Amino acid sequence: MIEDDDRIRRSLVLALEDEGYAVRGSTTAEEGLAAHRAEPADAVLVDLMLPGIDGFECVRQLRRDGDATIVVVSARDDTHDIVAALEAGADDYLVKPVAIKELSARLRAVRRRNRGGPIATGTIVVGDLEIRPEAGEVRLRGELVALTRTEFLLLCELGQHAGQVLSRQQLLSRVWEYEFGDERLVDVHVGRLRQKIEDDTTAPRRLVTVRGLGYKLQR
Amino acid sequence: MIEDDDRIRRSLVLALEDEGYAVRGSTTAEEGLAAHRAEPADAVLVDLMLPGIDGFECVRQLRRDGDATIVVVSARDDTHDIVAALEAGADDYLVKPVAIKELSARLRAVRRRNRGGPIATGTIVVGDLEIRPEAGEVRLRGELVALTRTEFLLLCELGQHAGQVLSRQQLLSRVWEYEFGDERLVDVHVGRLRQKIEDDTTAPRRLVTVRGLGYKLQR
DNA sequence: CCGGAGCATGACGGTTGCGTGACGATGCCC
DNA sequence: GGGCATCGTCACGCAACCGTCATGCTCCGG
Repeated sequence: MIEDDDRIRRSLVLALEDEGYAVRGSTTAEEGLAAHRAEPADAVLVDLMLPGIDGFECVRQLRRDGDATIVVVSARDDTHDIVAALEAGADDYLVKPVAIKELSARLRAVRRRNRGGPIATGTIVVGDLEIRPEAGEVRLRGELVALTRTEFLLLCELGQHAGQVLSRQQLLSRVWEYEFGDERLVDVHVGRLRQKIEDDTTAPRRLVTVRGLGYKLQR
Repeated sequence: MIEDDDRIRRSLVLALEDEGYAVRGSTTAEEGLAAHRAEPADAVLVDLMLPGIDGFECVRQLRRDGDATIVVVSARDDTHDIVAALEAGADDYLVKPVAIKELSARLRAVRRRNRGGPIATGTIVVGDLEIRPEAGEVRLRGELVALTRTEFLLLCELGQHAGQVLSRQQLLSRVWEYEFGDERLVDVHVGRLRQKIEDDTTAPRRLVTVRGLGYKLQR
C-alpha cells in the first residue's frame, strides 16, 4: 500500500490484515515501487496524491513492469481522474473514505479475474531460463543469451504469461503494437528465438507451438 | 444490458454505442439470461433491482454458466449490496447515476485482463480430466493428452457446461460458429475426442451421448 | 422380430497451419 | 560512406488436420 497519510495508511493496513491479507506500507511512490521491485506483491494499493512521483505515474510504472493487481484508492471522485487512472492501467478505483469490506471484496473480485495468471516478478524464471526485463538480459542455464530487441520483447511477453497460450494476434498487438498484420511475422521471430534458446530446434521444449492456437512458454 | 427502467436503459445503450460498443438491451433477468445464452455477450451489465429474478441471482447464474464480464450498475450504494454482488461473481459495481466515460473505462479495465478470445479462464476439472483453456492443454489422470484445435475447443465447450446436455446445434454454433451445418460433423469429432480421452470407446464414461438430444461431459 | 432413425467409425482428398531459407530494406556504428 | 545487424516479406514444402461420405452398428417402437 502506497499512501502518504500516516493515519489512513495505518488504519487501512490494520484493517486489511484483519481481513487476512499480508500488507506492506510505503509513504511514497519511489519507496513503494522499490519495495515492489525487491519483493513483488500480488496487489498494489495506490493513493493518487503523493509527494514526488504521483499516483498516475506510479500506476503506469507498475503496469509496465509487471502484472500485479493495481487498485487506486483516492479522495478524488472526479470522473476524469477515475478514467485517467483506469486508462493508466489500474484494475479498480475506490473513492475515500472506503469501507474495508468493500475494498476487500473488490480486491478479491479483481484477483479472481487474474487467477492462474502471471505472477509479477522482477525476474521471470521458467525452467532453466531466466528473463530479466529490467536488465534486458536473458540467461539460459546461467549463461547470457544475446537476443535482438524484438526477440527479447517477444520472450518477455511469453514469459509474463508462462504456461498460457498466446495467439499470434495477441503477440502482434502486444509486442509489435500492430492491431492487424501478417501473423507469419510472429512465426519468423519465434523461429529465430528458438535457434537461440532451444537445444533441438526440431523438438522445442521451452517455446512450444500449440497448433491452431498460438505459442506458449512451457513452465 | 439488463435494466428494467426504459429511460435509463435507452440512454445507456445509446451512450455505450457512441463509445463503440455493440449493445443489446433486456428488461428482465429472464429475458437477458436467455438472450445471453442464445448469443453470449462479452460483457453483461446488470441492474440489481429487477422484477422476477433479481440482480444477485442473475449474476450468480451468469457466473456459473460462463466467463462473461459482469458489471453491476445499481442505485443502491450500500456496502453490503456491493460486497454481496462482488461475492456473487460480479467483476465490478457502479452506483447510479453513472458517468458513461467511467463505465466505459471500467469495462475496458476489466476486460483488459482477459482479452484475446473465446477461450475461458480457469481450469475445469471433471472427474479425472483437467482442462486448462488458457494453457491449451488437457490432462487425463495428470497425463497430457494431445488434442487438435477442434477437439480442444469442443472439449472446452462441453467442460464449461459439464453435466448438462448440449445439442449438436449448440455445439455447431459455439465451436464452429456455424449457424447451420451438417450435424454429423459433431459426431465425427466427438468420436475422435473419445479415442483420446476414453479408456473403452465402446462404453464412454466421460463423454456420453444422450440419444436424441446431444452429448454431455459427465461430472 | 423387424425396420427405421440415430449414432459410430474408417477411409480419403483438399486444405490449412507451420517452419524455414532467401532477399531487400532499414538503421546504426565505425 | 561502407559494413553489419536486424527486421519484415515472401515463397515453398511438409505434415497435420478437417470435413465429407459410405458403411455398419445400436437402440427403440411397433
